[in-house]
Amino acid sequence: MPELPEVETIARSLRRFLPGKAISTCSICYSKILTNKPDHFKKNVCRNTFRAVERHGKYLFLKLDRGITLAIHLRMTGQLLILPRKQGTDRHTHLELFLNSSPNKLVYRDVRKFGRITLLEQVSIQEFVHKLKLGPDALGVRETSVWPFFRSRDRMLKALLLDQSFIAGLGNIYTDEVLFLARLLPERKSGTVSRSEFRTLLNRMHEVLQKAVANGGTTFSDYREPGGKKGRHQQALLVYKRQSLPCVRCDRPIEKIRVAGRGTYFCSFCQKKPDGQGK
DNA sequence: CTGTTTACCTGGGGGC
DNA sequence: TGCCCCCAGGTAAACA
Repeated sequence: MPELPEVETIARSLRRFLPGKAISTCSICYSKILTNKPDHFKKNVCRNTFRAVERHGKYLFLKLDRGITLAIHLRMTGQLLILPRKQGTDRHTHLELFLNSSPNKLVYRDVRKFGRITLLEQVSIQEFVHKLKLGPDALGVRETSVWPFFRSRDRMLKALLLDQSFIAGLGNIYTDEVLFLARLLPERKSGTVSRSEFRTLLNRMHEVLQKAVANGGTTFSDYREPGGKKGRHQQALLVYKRQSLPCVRCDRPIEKIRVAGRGTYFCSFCQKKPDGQGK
């Protein structure tokens, strides 16, 4: 489940490798990952050249010449891999982009097939972000710009942090980590959160995301950076997937419940309700 | 407006 | 060993 830190790790890796490389041919094995018709995709991508790599939230943007941009969302199990061009494909490989005068190819692989690649023609990233109603990127967001949105509704914090139109980039793992670090219960309603608590929430969010990027992201099963390496942040997680293990702060067991339709890990002692009574 | 459920997919794990 | 069933979660869409 690539979230912001995993997508950022991929973006940094591709940024060092792709710019200046031209695509010679393209092989589409499973066309449902493309939101455009395969022929149209090929026509615009083949004999085009990568120029830049950008990211907003969990979206990755590969910019090419002729006003073409590939907007990629990896969803749960999507991978972008740099592989030797002659390496064979397995049943989860859906797209191969062969590069001119390079011993490598760029491959899209996705066990669950939930990921999507969209061809943008003369569409800026800002326009795309606006059309999808994505909020500001979680790494760069400032408290003053999202406080009005936060204040204007009353939803559970877990649901709000997962809502990409509020802030873009958090998924299930980092949402639980952020709420633990900010000592806020996942089920707490946003309307009961003070401005200073909110400021703390965003500060902890920035800290944990930066730390996770420094660790190359979190690998539980499928996530790999383009070179095939796993992330290392799974060993730094404080609550996610730590059900019944001792809380790092109070030693009481981490609990798991269902919030906003997601498995949610938290410490009912360290993460307090607004009245301070605990759970 | 809010929350919940379902669909999209596959592999992994538990139960038997 | 194998089969059945459920679970994992990002997002969109349908629903209460």
